[in-house]
Parts: sequence; structure tokens; C-alpha cells
Amino acid sequence: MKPIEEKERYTLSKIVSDNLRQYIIEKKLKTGEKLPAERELAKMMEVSRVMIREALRSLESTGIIVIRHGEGAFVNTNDSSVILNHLLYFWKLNNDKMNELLELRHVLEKAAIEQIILSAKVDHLKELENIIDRMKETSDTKKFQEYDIEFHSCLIKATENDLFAQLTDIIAEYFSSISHSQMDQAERNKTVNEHQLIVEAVKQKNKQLALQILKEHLEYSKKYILIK
Amino acid sequence: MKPIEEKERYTLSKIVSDNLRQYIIEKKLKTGEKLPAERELAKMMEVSRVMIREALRSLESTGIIVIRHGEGAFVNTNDSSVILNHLLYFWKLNNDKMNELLELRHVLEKAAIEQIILSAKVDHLKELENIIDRMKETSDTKKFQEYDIEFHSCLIKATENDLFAQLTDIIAEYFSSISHSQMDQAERNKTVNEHQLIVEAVKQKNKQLALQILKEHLEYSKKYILIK
DNA sequence: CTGCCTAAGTGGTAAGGCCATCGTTCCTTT
DNA sequence: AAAGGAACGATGGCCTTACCACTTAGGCAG
Repeated sequence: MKPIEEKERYTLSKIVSDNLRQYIIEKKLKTGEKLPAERELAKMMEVSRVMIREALRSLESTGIIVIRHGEGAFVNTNDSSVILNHLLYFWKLNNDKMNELLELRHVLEKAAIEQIILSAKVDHLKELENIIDRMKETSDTKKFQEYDIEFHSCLIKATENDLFAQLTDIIAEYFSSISHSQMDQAERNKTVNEHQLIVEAVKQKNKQLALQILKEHLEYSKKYILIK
Repeated sequence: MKPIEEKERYTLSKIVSDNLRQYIIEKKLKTGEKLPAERELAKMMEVSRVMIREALRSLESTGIIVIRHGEGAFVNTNDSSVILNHLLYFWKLNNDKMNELLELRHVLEKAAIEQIILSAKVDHLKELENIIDRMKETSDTKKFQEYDIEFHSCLIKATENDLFAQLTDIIAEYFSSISHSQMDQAERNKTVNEHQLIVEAVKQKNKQLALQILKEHLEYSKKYILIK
């Protein structure tokens, strides 16, 4: 499948970038820890600052570090959302099938609902109801959509699976980036109502019902997005 | 240059890199096509060559382009192996994410089984049985593991969702890359047996049972991987 | 103590130069 | 004429110097 790239990867910046990866592993740097300054790294590795910078850019674009102007470069080894985003970009470039994204979202949320019913934690339910209340109160469409995303995001948190959460976030972000259509009051009421029904069903531990409503809910927003 | 910032995407090199991505999309550049020379891009975008280079490095490390010394930068929109490698690196960095991967695999396969039972297509079942037969016959451990992957891959195909299939492939590749342990005959028999039970349950449209066996099956391979 | 302000540290950007590599052209040699 | 090789131009690789922009912390004035 992959012929082990025997291509010459001699270029200094790549070597430096690999060295930095190694450095992070060896020093066991965890998320949040700071890397030495560019000028310092340049001295350490005996290369110009330019090379250090190109290497850092490389690491940054794969999400291994984040660079903050005036502060420094910080390790980030447990949030793979940056790279997942690039993966999404690739996937979009080749086979842009929104359906499949929505299906992924669907199975993830199904898993979340099952998890909540199983674990019987009330925390998430409380938070979900909280969000629903806020949705009812706001009249700002933008805020409303934010709450909507927050609701589904909160749902996913129940799985306690960061990967699921990141995937969901990316998908949500993607769709909110391509759809700028406005919801009228009726649509908003419908959304709130469905959210509420889901929470109710979950509370009663009625898995069948909860999943059924979820399906309809997502089916609806699917149409909504595709029509756009 | 138009800094359409909303967050802190101030940095020129990021803007340039985004512009280049946009450039590739707008010009509909396909794999293999060449980008303008660095010095030329610098003039076009009215920035220094340093910025262009940093942006190119960025794109290169996400696999969107490949840079060849003395030749130029070439678009690469269908080979995502580079970015997959980074993703694998990420997961290897924190093994505790393995669980999350296995869970993702689980929900995807659950979806597949439900789909097969619903659609009642016999093609997939035939193919699955075919693979099982081959698993029984082979004595080569390596082949056996390949068939194992093929089985699960074939299962996913039932969803007719390329995204699901790709995700599954990625996960499978990850685990086969970190686990080189050998299976003894008993373990292999168990694996084959479980596969068979799953197919049987699906044939009888017994969703509950099929999902239950799948769960145990994955639970088992999970232990198997973690012990390693 | 509060608040402003400066200075040091750090990343961001620029300009210019030279080296290394690849492809092409064209000339030499056989 | 064909094969080989030398030269050139285009392009990426790398370095140096210099300066700008942002952030934080520490000192000074109120």
C-alpha cells in the first residue's frame, strides 16, 4: 500500500522538524509546555533561524504545536482537531459527499444517547435542559444556531470520547460555514421541541424513542442544509 | 492581501497559505500540476519570499503539495498518506486514545450491521462468508490478519459510505502498525467463530444478537491489543 | 496600592545573497 | 548521425542582518 518513501528527505528544515518531534518525545513535553525560543533553538541545533521557523510552521500546521506571537511555541499533543480538519479538507477535495458527514454525525450521536441512558448521569441532562432553556429565550438567530451546536456538542460529551467530540465539532463547523440561511420562528420552535423530546425520552430511558426522534431531527436538518 | 481575520490568524504566512489553498481550488489545479515559482508567487502576492516559503512548508506538511528541489512545487490532492502519517503519529503520542479509536470503529460497525439487516442485500453476506472460508483455510498468520481486516472492511462497505470506509481503514492501519504479536491457533479459531456467529445472526435478522456478538468480538480484540 | 510606562524577550517580516539541483540546450566527440 | 557531456537558466535550499509587532514583567510615579 505504501512503498516506504525512499525519496530523499534531506532538506534541513525537514530534519529539523523531525528533530523537534523527537525532542518533544524525549523531553516528554506535554500539552501546554513551552518550547525554547526560536533564536535559542537555532543555536542549539546550529542552523539558521529561518530553518527553525520553517520547521515550526510545519509542526504547527499538523497541530503538534501552537505558536503565539510574543510568547513562544507551545506543545499540543492531545488535540488532533487541526489535523482532522486537514483530513476533512482532503476528503472534501476528492469526494465531497455531505450525506456521509451527516451520517457520521448521526452514528456518533446515537452512541452518545445510548451512553447517557446507560450511565444514567444526570449532569449531562441538566446541562442539555439548560441549553434548551437558553434556546427558548434568545431571539437572535446567530445565538440560536450557536446554542444548537452547543446542544449537540454537549450530547457528544456524554461519550467521554474526545475523538467523537472533535469529529462532531468539525462537522458542525463545516456545515455552519456553508449554510447561512435564516431560520424562521416555526423552524426554531420545531428544533427546540425536538431537542426537548429527545431529552425527555432519554430521561425515561426509552432508547427506541430517543433514537427515533434523533433520526427525525437530523433528517430534518439534513433537508434544511441541502436545500439551502 | 486581505486579512479577513476574526480570530488571531493575523500572521502573514498563514494568510498566504490560505490564499494558496484558495488558489489551488479556484484554478482547479489537479494532482501533478505545478505551482508558480517561489519568487514569482512572492511578486504576485507582494510578500517576501520567506513568507511564501513558510506557507509552502505548511502546505507540504499537510500533504497538499510536494516540493522538489530544482523543479518546483506540485499539487497533490488525492494522496492523503502524508497527513495520515501525522495522524498516526498523534495517536502514538498518546496511547490512551486507542480506546477512542476502538469505540469509533465499534459504532461504525454497528451502523454497518444495522444497515445490512435493513437493506437485506445478500451480496455482502456472501462476500463475508467467502472471507471467513479463506480465514479457515490459511495457516499463515500474516494472511490471516489481512483477511481479518478485510472482513471488517467488507462489513463497513455495507453502509455505502466512503467516509466510514476510509475511517475504518485508517484505524485498521493504525492498529496493525503498532501490534505485531502472533495469534495462536485457539485465538484464531475464536476469531473465525465470532465472525461466523455475526454473519449468522445477521442472516436471521437478529439485530440484538448480532450487535451483542460484535461487541464481545471487539472487546476481545481490544484486550488482545492492549496486552501486546 | 494603583496605574502607567518602559525594557526585555519573543515571534513576524523583509531584503539580499549565495549554494545545490534539475532540465534543457547545444556542442563536442566518436 | 548518434552518443555523450558541458554550460546555462530556472528553481528550490539556506544563511545573515536588520527591523517591526506583540506580550509580559518590573519599576516608577501618583
